[in-house]
Amino acid sequence: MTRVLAIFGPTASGKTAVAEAVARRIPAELVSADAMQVYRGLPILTNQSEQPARLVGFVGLDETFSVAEYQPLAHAAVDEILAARRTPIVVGGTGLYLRAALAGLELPPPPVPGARERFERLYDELGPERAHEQLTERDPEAAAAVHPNDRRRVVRALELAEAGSSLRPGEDRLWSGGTRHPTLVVGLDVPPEVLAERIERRTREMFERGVEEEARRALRGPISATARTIHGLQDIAELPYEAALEALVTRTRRYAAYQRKWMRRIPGVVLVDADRAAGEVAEDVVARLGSVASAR
RNA sequence: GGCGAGGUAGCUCAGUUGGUAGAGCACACGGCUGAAAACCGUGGUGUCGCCGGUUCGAUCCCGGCCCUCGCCA
Repeated sequence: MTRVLAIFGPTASGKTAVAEAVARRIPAELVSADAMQVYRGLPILTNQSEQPARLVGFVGLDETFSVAEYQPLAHAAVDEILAARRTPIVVGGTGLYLRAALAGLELPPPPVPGARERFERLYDELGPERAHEQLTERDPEAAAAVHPNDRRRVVRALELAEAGSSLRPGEDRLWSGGTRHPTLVVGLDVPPEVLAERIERRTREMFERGVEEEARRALRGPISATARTIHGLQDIAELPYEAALEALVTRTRRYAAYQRKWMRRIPGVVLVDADRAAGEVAEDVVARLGSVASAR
């Protein structure tokens, strides 16, 4: 029997609304799979809902965060909700986090203190080509999978090689389709043009609701390397109103296109037409949950 | 109306002392296993404002016209 429901979709596809509508129809609880909603302090910019969801807004903006920290928290949340005889609804737009929550990635060990800085310096001194050659000597398989210009991955691979591990996982759980529990993965499908309209409208609303003030307040404090990448934060700091709005719309549209592609690649995803009211989509999803359940 | 600057990719602009053009951003496609709203790779998508002249050849030189911006009237 299906025990977990996952809802994925591009920004503005209505993930949250659908998940909340489903939760009104069956005993359920939401677990966020969103790399930016984990942060506290930017609820408008990161589209946080008023309704409760786990793993939202619990990390300070000055803290770094990653899938490796997210994964055990997500597993614990899902298992707790199951133990309470409810359906965990894993909702979010970060594909990597979704797979981490559902499947559990086999993640190599964290960098030992100081190693990252040391290899970053090495990379910068040697240059991409020679740094990559070093990696080829130490871990040919990892080197083959990483482009010399990809500083981040070359450095990470060097770290792991030194620690006796490898960037290449023993088992591919990102695309292989396994899940920890029987799961229905729904992908909310909305035509690109409709999405573009919704994104524009939603972004305008953000500004009306005061994102600028929110972002400025946040920027007064320290921002970690991971939180710094939240879309719009820099734009709002550097650009006047209209330009910032336009930049954020463009960024979000591009991101949504990327998510749409991700969605179609998720193992076992069932695409659902989401170009209609959230309640209708929720009915559809609940029906599919039931039919999947009875089919097993 | 006069003077000046300019019209080149979707946008901002570079360039060719005459051999039909290239950067950033945008866009498209692909990769990704402890930064994933991140990071990386590949791709130029074009009446070089319009009409004529010179030339083997004009986006470039010459003439005219149109448009935009600035200053002066």
